[in-house]
Amino acid sequence: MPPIRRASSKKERRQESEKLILSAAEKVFAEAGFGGATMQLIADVAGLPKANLHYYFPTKESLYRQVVQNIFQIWLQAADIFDAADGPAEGIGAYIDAKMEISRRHPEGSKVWASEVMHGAPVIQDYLETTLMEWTEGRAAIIRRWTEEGRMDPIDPDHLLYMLWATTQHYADFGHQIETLNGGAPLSDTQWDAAKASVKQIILRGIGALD
Amino acid sequence: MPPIRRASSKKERRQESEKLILSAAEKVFAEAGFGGATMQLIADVAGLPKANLHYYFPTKESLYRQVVQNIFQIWLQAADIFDAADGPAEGIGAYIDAKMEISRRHPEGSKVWASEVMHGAPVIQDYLETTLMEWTEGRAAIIRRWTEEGRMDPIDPDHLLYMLWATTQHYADFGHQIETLNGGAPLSDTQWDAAKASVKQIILRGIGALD
DNA sequence: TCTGAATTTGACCATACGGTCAGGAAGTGC
DNA sequence: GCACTTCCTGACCGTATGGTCAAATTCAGA
Repeated sequence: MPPIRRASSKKERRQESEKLILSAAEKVFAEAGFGGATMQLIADVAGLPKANLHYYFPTKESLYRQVVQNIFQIWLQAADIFDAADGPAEGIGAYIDAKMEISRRHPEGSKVWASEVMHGAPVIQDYLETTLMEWTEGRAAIIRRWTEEGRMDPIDPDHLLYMLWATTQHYADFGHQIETLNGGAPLSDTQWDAAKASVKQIILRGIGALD
Repeated sequence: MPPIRRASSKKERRQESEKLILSAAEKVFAEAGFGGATMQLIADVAGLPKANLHYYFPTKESLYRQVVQNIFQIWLQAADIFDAADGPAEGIGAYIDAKMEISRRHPEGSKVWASEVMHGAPVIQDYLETTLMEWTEGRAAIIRRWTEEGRMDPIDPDHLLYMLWATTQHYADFGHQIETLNGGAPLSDTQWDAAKASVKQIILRGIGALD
């Protein structure tokens, strides 16, 4: 009988290794893009020999695919807030807060996603066509209902969603530009709050959900 | 004495060759990123031998730098409309129209710029710190003046500018995603007009410039 | 303790990349 | 026609990359 508490089981160590590699890969893919990233650099960041990466992830592409899928999952979770809301001010406001927080905490992931889509989504095209499309249609229906109920102005739901994505992800994808324009310093807590407030104010007022 | 009209002078042909290479490079860099792009592929797209590229542009980086600089110039030109305007509704509205049109006509350029900034702006960091910073401060001053004159709500000018950039460039950078969500078809003329109208409506109403 | 599976890793390989170069072609000015 | 510069390009080079592999190590289960 094995001890009830071991330092770490074999399965746990496998998960830890995969997590370590995925974390390093996310960082390197975000900084260099898929083409610019090298397995050697990912291995160095993870502190493992390169051959070990290929034991857990047979190819560079399979590793990359896993990174992108993880990001997509985090993204989808932010939708729960949207759905549970009572009206546009609450739902869209909370969605903006959630997505801004993701941009702040997972900027690398957002960059990898952006890079993938910009290059024509060679790896996750199927996700765009299935999961993302269904998600978008579901949210568009909610927005349309809010409009019909007179709780916000008539706005094309698709373009509103694009605007929400664009604005919130901009703080991750173009974080370096924002940081440079901020005098070289990352946004402070106060500045992040101001960013969230500005985005929410403009959009919520812009769709007539604050009256 | 040379003929007054030749088919093409040597200097003209040099400019044409450079333009041809830059155009091909913009496309390939946008599709594959800096790391993923190869001089061979750029040469194939341009229909020239690879060695010829190195005659006009000594290194891959010098070619890339020129591509990014060209995009930046197009960007800056859109600012003229902003400056000449009488008030926020006219100025910001025209700026949105101009930037949306750039996203539509030069999506590759926008993608290259986005990719460059996302990867930490290794090549055009000096532009961010000088030209872009001055541009931003100048435009922020205008916005601040409009606010003081009571022609729009008090909004942090920086975050408003980020929102303008994010929203308009999203239609270029994430054009593939939008196209996929649009059923696989590029936005029609009508849909582009709707996009412009939606963006302008939300932002201009959101900053209180439509009352 | 023994056995077999899972894991780790240094050494290695074929390929593809950015860049070079010499030599030829084409055009220009006199 | 001649000399000179600019332009063009096939062949080549050193390097770095993604990926392989066989030998070594670790570990779980009996």
